[in-house]
Amino acid sequence: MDLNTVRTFVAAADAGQFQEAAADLAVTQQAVSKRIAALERNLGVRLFTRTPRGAELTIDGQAFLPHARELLRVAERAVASVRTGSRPLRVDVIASRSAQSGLMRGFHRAHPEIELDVVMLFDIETAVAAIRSGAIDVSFRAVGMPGRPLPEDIESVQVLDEALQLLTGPAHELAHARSVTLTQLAAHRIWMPGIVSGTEWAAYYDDLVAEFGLTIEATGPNFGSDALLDTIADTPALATFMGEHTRLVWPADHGLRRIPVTDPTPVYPHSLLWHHDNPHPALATLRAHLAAAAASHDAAETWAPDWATPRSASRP
Amino acid sequence: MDLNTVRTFVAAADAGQFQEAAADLAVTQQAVSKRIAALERNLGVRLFTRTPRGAELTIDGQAFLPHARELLRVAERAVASVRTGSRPLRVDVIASRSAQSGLMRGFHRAHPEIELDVVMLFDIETAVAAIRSGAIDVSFRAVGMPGRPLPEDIESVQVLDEALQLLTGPAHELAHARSVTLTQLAAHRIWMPGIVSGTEWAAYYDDLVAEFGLTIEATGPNFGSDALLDTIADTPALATFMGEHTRLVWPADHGLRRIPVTDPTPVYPHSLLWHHDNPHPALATLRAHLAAAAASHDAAETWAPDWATPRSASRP
DNA sequence: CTGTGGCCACAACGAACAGTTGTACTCGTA
DNA sequence: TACGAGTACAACTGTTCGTTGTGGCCACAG
Repeated sequence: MDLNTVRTFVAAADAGQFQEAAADLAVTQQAVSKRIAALERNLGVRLFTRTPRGAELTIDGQAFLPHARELLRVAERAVASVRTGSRPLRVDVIASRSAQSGLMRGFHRAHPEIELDVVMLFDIETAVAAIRSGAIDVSFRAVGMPGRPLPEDIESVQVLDEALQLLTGPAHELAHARSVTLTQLAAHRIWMPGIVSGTEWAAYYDDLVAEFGLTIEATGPNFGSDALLDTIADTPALATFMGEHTRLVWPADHGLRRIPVTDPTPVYPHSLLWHHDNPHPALATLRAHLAAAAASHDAAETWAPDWATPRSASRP
Repeated sequence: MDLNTVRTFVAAADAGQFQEAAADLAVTQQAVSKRIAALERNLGVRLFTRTPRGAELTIDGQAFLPHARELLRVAERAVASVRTGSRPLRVDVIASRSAQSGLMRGFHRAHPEIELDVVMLFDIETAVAAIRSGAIDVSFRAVGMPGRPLPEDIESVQVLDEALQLLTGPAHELAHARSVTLTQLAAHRIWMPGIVSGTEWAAYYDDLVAEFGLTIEATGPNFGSDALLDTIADTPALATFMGEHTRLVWPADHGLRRIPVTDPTPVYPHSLLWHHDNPHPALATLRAHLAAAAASHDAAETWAPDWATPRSASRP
């Protein structure tokens, strides 16, 4: 099916005749007739009843018409999503189920008229480059990684401290613990495949490991979130970290358990990054929304890397 | 833009390489390469970065991908809307802003997973023929019109009595009346262009006119609801009838006034019609929903044609 | 350093498609 | 009965699309 054909159908339906639709589309009446005939052949139903003074929609045509209009609307938005200048706000998040996605969902609920496109870049370096080149408008990242100061033209504001939880299967030794301390975790295997050194998230976990003597295994390729959860659920000796706001999509939860970590609670710091010259009108709205939504976390007994927090982190 | 091209883009994005996408689509790798290149040329952006072991999405490609998927979903639904067998429930209503549309909106809110297609047929005769031929599943109509008994295979149930109101412009003599009686209205001009004799709605107003000695002018062609409202708003001597649940779409309401009609209140009877053999699974759901939503109108001092009401109508 | 495998792009060719012009048909109307 | 308005069919043509064949690039192994 061709969108030009759909456009022709809508034009003919609006005009009530092929001739006028042809004039609107700057083609001949015969071309419209052939396009409609081809569409009818493809769909297997008659869309118009031809009359001596025009063409009017059949019942099938009436039913098809709103879908055709919707198709053109969606196509319009699709093209707009890659149009330079006045395109939707383009947001980089770490993962589709991360807390950042939750923030964006909240923003979308508050401002449904603002068009958004969400992408997932590799790390903060890629994100900063994309922001500076204009490829994206904003990014949620942990900033302050040692040796990687933000360029002058990038602004940032911390928007969310997300507590990490331990995720275990039902047979794990800690499966029924109400909470666990970071020190206790030193005795357990933590598995986080897919960590790539040099990224800001790797730096976060490097600091966490160094500070509390944890064992984090990053072995094995990352087969995706599903495979990870599958293994965690089936392996009693393995556990992993997961943000408190991360949404698990898992059939009947598979017996997975989330266990709060305390004394201190490790928190992953999410900051919003943007170019100080970015003129996108939705950017100001997003910043205002996040500023209003933030400021609700108690900083008692939490841990984050030194480089990640403007305020001094509490230590055990 | 061609949907085949979009499908190719999605396949390539999912596969991560053109070769595998080509195999999935049963074309050659070169064809995929050309399609993607054409799409990129049309959009004016690069969608993939070609690497020696595949192709991965650019940021623009990542932003475009969900729109492409949505496009395919909508196209799928569009095709399904005219597919014989297991297509969306097809509903005939009198007008897009009528109370019937309100009922269907309520049904859609209660059952958002049920696909609906709304069409507007000419009169009950057309609707019954469409129901019997299977072209539509259900229709909202006033049944019982003299000389037009429902065929044996059509079932119906009354679902809504909609009170009629008088619609006037701000300069109309009755513009500030809190209500008006049917008897009073005999002295005023009621204008309802587009009434076609032989239809069930014409029969309704014929009976109303005959019973209360009203003057309803049906002169002039029907230029649509907007033109009607425009004229009503600007002409002090004209008024028209409008269902209490009819939604007016009018910039700042233009000073239009709705005045309740009493002693008695004329009500337009909406019945649901369907073929007793119709196997569509959504039909039973709709009937149950309407049965639950109905049964909330007080029959005190209302009027409807004899033929339209099973129970005897109250008379002045 | 070189051979090899995997993958993408370019070129040339043939088939299919889409659009144009010209013409015939139908129906309502003067 | 002729005419006007509108659509469908036929023949022709230019373009597009997909195929085969080929070359280039990069990673990896020997």
